[in-house]
Amino acid sequence: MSVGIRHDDLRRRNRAMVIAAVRLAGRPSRTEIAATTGLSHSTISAISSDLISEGILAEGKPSEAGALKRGRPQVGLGLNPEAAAVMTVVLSLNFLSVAVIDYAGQVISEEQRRLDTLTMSREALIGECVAIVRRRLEDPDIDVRSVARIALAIQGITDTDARAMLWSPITPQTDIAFADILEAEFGIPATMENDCNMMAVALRWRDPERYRDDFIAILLSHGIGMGLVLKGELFTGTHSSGGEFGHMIHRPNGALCRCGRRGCVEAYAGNYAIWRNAKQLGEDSEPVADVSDAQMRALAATARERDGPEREAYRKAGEALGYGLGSLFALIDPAPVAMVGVSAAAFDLIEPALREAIAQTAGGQHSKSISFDTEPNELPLIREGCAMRALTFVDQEIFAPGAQARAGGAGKNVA
Amino acid sequence: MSVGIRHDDLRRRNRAMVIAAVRLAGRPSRTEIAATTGLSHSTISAISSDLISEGILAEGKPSEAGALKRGRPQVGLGLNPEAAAVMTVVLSLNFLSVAVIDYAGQVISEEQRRLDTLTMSREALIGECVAIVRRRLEDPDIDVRSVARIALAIQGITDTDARAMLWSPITPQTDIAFADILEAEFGIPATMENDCNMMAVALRWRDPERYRDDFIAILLSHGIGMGLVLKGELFTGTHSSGGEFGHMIHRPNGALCRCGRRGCVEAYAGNYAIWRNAKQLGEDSEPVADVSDAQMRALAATARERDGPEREAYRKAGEALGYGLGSLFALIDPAPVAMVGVSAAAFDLIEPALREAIAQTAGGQHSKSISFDTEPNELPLIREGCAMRALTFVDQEIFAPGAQARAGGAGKNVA
DNA sequence: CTCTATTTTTTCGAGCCTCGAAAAAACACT
DNA sequence: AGTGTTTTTTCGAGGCTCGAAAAAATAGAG
Repeated sequence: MSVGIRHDDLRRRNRAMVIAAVRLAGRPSRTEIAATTGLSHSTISAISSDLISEGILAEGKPSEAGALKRGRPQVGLGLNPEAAAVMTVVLSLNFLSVAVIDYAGQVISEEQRRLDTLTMSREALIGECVAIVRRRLEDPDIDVRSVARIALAIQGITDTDARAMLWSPITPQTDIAFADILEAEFGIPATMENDCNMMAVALRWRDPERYRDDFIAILLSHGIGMGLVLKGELFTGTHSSGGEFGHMIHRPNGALCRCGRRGCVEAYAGNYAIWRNAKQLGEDSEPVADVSDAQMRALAATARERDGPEREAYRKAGEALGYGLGSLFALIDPAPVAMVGVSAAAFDLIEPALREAIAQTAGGQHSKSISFDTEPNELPLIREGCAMRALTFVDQEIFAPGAQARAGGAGKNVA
Repeated sequence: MSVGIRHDDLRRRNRAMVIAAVRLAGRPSRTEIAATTGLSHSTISAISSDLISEGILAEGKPSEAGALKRGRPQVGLGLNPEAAAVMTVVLSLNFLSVAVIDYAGQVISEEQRRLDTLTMSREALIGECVAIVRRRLEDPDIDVRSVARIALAIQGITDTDARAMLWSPITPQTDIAFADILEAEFGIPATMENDCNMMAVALRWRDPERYRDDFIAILLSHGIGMGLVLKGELFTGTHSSGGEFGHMIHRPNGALCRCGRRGCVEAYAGNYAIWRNAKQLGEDSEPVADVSDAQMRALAATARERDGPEREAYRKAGEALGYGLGSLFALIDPAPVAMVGVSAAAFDLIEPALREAIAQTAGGQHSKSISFDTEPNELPLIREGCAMRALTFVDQEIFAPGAQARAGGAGKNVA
């Protein structure tokens, strides 16, 4: 049973709405905010004067008023960069990357580090993460007290509550409650997010025109991941981060997948699968641990050059992705797709077979209208997504705090 | 951009919440309502006295107070049956069924009719629906003015706005805007719903313990349909009623499906597919138009009796459903499943292969814990779902009306 | 340079809504 | 009949949003 709205929730929600409007629009005037939120000018005036006096928003210089019109000029409201800061931690294969971001979204400090994630012990892995966070917090440019939130992202499966990594291809370790660990260590609230979900969040901020209410971000990397936004909300599983597109079944009893099962989409479209097929190692051969981006680019170059096993490998990848998307589209109806990751750079090799396969499916009824976009570089996207996720948390839970302890599932998963 | 909350929305939402609490609980006291909604006693008192004076709620007789306790006895609040009425229209293969239901959910008038939906013209089909609705409205027991909503359900695909049937297996006709037609004819707001979605809605009301926030209703009938509830909300596609589980791809280029494509789950698990396999007609043979329930029951009996093509047909159905569910579970995580329809009565023949298949998939990691329930009779379920859908519409949109014309997507799809 | 038209923002009182505390109501038990 | 207990209503206080009007800030006209 959902819960009633109490009188004190009103102001809280409208505060959150004003902050969200400012984050989305950049430097809107009060009048613009009133228009987008549907609230009256008086209300916006009251709320924004509160927010300004609390140091959350700041009025823009009158000089930047933009186009000069008749009448009293609008004064733009912006996020005060010093209101808070957040931290992003992205853990990917052999690579750890951290950034501190101010409240307005600008990076103010960062650090990156190569690791050997596949062979590290549990303690070493946790230790590296804690150490790199500590170093950034000790940066003299940073006011530790202003850091209000840490968002981690990792490839693999995380739990619904965004507390722990349950399983990840980048390490043999399982069930590490990174969020709890960092919270205990630094006393800063933290969440553990799935990398593809963060890609989706970032795409939504980068290009709200194209990626608005319904879209799909697919990571074409060593493994195949997906971030899905439906009806404006990030879609997550009921128990885990969900959306394991790569492990939908393409062919029952088919090629051996890294997950140990057979016939998953990933077993045809993951880097290791393309590699395996290109080298004609057979579908039962053990997936190799890692194929470098350079090797994949070389493979794609060969495939473009001549018709051979390389080209066939990409064709098979396209077929698997196409049937998988077809099945997905049967469930959710077609939506724009962003292909991200190193193999997205080879999408020209993948697309024909993909489109052919999708046209064979119920979801492909309007296959011509399904559009694909590519972005070879996933890391910046994941980082941006983490930043936005952490910042919107601050917007809503810290700067518009309310009756959290109440019953019901208040924490909607807004992308 | 989401929209702010205005002051007048407050009362409206809390009114809706109180009505919903009463519908859910049956005859709750004001104190119970205060507890479930989280609102104060004073607020509940004020709202319920409004609702009573408007004739929406009614106080129960003090006699039915139930267990006698010390202190002032609770007075139960119930829905006033005469506050309104709704109508359900269920259109299924060769069968049309209509019922009028009072505000408390009791059937007050009904009518059923055999038709030959597969051969009827568009005009005849629409005409029959309009005529049967008119007859029920002319029933002397019914006060026409009290009928506040009509909910239609049909097998097949409906549009997102619940206005039209886009495609249905029960008729060659397509794109009939039943909701608009009935609204124009009778001036009563109507919606066109997908049958499996209504099954899911009904299950939620029938057994809220089991079917709460996440579950799946699968119709095993001539075709395969699905109603899906995720995070407490009925899941619909972005453009259509969505959830075309039966047309996920089981085997690329596999058996011929009724939809004209190949390898869909339905092409292995629909009645016609089981029939085709049992009769060894070959996977490319044209799907028969209809197999009677009696024929299916006979088939199941034979399959139980001896190991032969009949048993193998059910095994193949189980395999297709299992891999399909496995792929679905990869996306949404495992959830309780209700198998509905005539082949649900043969679930004993289906289950072993289904479980074996699902165990091969990522979604089947905890396959032992995935539980299935069966309900051979889909019609009553669909009817109930329609009734609840129509009644909750009345609850929310008519008895707690508000600033509808505002921007943003107010109409959440609560199951 | 002053005045007017225009647009944005703030101010102010009115009207609701919810809440907590206290009172009233309605019964069981002694 | 009196006491204790639980439910329901009443009442004043405090907040919030809204509309209308006022104030502020500027461009353009004369």
